Amino acid sequence: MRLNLDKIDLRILECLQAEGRISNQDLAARIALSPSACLRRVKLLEDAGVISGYQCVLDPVKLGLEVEAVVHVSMRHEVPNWHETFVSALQDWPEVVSARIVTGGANYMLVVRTRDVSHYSDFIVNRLYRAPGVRDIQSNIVLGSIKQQTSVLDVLSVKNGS
Amino acid sequence: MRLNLDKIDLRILECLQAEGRISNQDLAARIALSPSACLRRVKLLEDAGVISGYQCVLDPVKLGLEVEAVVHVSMRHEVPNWHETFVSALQDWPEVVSARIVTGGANYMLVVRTRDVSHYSDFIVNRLYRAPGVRDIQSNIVLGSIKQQTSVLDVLSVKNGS
DNA sequence: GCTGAAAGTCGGCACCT
DNA sequence: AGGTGCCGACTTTCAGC
Repeated sequence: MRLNLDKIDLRILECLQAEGRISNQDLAARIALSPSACLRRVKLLEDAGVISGYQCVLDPVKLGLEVEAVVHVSMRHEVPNWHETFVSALQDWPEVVSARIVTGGANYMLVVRTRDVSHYSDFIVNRLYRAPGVRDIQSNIVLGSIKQQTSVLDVLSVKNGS
Repeated sequence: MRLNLDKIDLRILECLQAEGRISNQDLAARIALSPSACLRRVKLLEDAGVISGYQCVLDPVKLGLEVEAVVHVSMRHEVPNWHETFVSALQDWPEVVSARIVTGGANYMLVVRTRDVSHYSDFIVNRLYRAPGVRDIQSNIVLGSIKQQTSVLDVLSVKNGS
């Protein structure tokens, strides 16, 4: 179910990416449309699932979560149900912000958030390494952020005639 | 500037993470507070930078961005200004969703989003590998997503007496 | 598919507890 | 700190174009 998005839709999405709580009236004014027409388009985008939700963006450091790390995990494939077991373990660990299955040497790539280094160490040593089926871990602490694209829309305009 | 967040603040943040466009009235009702007291707390959280903004969540696949990849990049450190040059190159590539400086073998970890595999290949071969100072690339395509934590708050409740 | 008007609802503020 | 009440602004629906 991929919809045909015109330029007005893309401008709506751009605005809502930058200002998720903008009023429908302001949004309509910014894209030069009447409030009701604008609202109808937004609802269509929501119903189509293009917009899957809205959320506030939180500052992890201000919340006391100062350590971010990227962890690649390799599994011992002789352990039965290694995948299912690990997936369900991940759900119980709030430190794991995101988990992906990846190609290459490792099976999984995790992004982990902790309060400090000792919290991170505790997570790696006492929980991740002790999880059933885990063979090896490659742990990379994030020293700094260079780029964090707020919108995923920019790439659409490259070599794209829509 | 780290503020003391009480349980009411955390419940406000939880609600706004899940429903970024909830009305202040509904939010106040959900956390059992009057609308004005609730709004005052939200404004304080915004002013303190705990809430850094609001945005809609888009579905990359519905937008035609089907390929996600994790790329580790190592640099040739003998090239002058290798860091500054690479950082500014990254800003011009919309395919790069996020870029981090990491410890370990590689210098950078990138998350890349492209329309399809040929678009990804074009990015890696024609742009990333040709960037000045790039020595080696470890490219891992994402096969699936196991976990994507919408809220960063869960980890606060672990071993945390606030 | 967009516009415009009408009715219900909300956000923001002053003021009080 | 939290609650109440008010007014201007907003959202949302339903006509008509």
